Amino acid sequence: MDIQRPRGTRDFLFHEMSQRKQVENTLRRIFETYGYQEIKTPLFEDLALFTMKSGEGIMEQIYHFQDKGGRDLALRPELTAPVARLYINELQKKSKPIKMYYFGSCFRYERPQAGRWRQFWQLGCELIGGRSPESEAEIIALSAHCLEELGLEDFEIHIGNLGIIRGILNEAGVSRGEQDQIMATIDKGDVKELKDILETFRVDQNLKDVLITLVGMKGHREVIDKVSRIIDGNESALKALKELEELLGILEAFGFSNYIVNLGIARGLDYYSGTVSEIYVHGLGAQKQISGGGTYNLIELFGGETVESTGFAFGFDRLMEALKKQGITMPQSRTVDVFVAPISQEVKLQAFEIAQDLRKNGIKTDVDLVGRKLKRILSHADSLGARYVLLVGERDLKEGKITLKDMELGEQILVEIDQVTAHLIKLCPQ
RNA sequence: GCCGGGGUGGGGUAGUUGGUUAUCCUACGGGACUGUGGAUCCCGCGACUCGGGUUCGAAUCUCGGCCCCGGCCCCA
Repeated sequence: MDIQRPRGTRDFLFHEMSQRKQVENTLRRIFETYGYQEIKTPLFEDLALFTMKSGEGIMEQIYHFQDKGGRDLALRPELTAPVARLYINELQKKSKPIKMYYFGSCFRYERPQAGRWRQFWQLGCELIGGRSPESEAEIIALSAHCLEELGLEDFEIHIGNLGIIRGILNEAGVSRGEQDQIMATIDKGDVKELKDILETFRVDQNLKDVLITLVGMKGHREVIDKVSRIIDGNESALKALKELEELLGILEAFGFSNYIVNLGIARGLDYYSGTVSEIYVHGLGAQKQISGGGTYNLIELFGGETVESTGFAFGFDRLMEALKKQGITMPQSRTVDVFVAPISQEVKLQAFEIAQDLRKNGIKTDVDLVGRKLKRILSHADSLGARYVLLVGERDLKEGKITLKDMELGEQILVEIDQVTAHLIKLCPQ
């Protein structure tokens, strides 16, 4: 029987896991620096949680099943909806704003390719009950802070506001359904397809030109002025633009000004309302987006009281890919600092006692458990990368001593048996 | 769901105009060496992705499945 890993899943071995854990810990630390608290939601949820907001079409990509009680359940394909659900179930009456973060795996039934797996991890946060654009600015600053801390370079943070284009479309009387299709097309970034669909919906030439110009708007602060001339007279669009401008100002106060204003960012889903942001790292193939975020009204959609909420999430696997691509590695700690080697089976109990004493003092220690010859033990200790080996042998024990060997320098000294732990505590970084 | 490229011991490979016991390196287990690693030598372990077809004979040709890599679609 040859059982294979399910398609689109991965096993993580020691080195990779260590790297992932360190990146995870770094991000957690920063999230907590901003006052976010961790939550954990179930791996599976009621299927309806994911279908009610985005329609049945989403079913194609969801791992769903019926349990033995006939309930329709789904492995979560993302974490924003579960967090919104958690908020409604547990936290509606808590003092606002509420800052939550999560780290967990999600599942989508899709064709695996570079940067896309069927089980993947998201690390993100949600800020509920804050205010635009202050909350959004803080979240974007937080995400930039994370990437800077990790040492990632050449990332681009794109920021847009869906209210601008929505405002234009509303005033032109384009129906909600058509708007959603237009937004979905903008999201794809295909200008030709956008033209085609605008043609199909018979929007007038002037409006068409305005839209095409707007989605192509990309740049720094100067974009604001250009856009304001284009949408002059449209109150709701101008209001959204004003909000975007304010956001940029706040973001700069938070210490991040290397953003790219990009009105071509959209969302296929209609519960995203105002600010949206995405982070790209080039050189990752088709999946260059490592993060996505924005302001949404999911909570209302689920029947909660109206409350502003915004969030973002890193595609953790893609972030790891980006770091790897740039040659950024986290410091690798030793598997063990000390290896205790009984020279003969007669002294193995003493070896175990010594090992345990070191461990109780916080020193990463391994000890031979398989009764190998000294030569093999040293070889094994070497392959583990142990810095020190304690050779426990009858000859030394008779004098109350143990040999301490430095595997890197190749030197060794005799240490009084009751001094060994104290000696190694000094040598090994805790 | 679609298109292209792949799949030989744990890792990396040779072999693919069909033909003896599938090559080499490395890793791993043991020994040479009963108190000294990263050196050498010896021994051992271990593979043709799966199934059907063609054939006297298939790792090799052919069809299909599975899986991997890249792209399309999609991307909450």
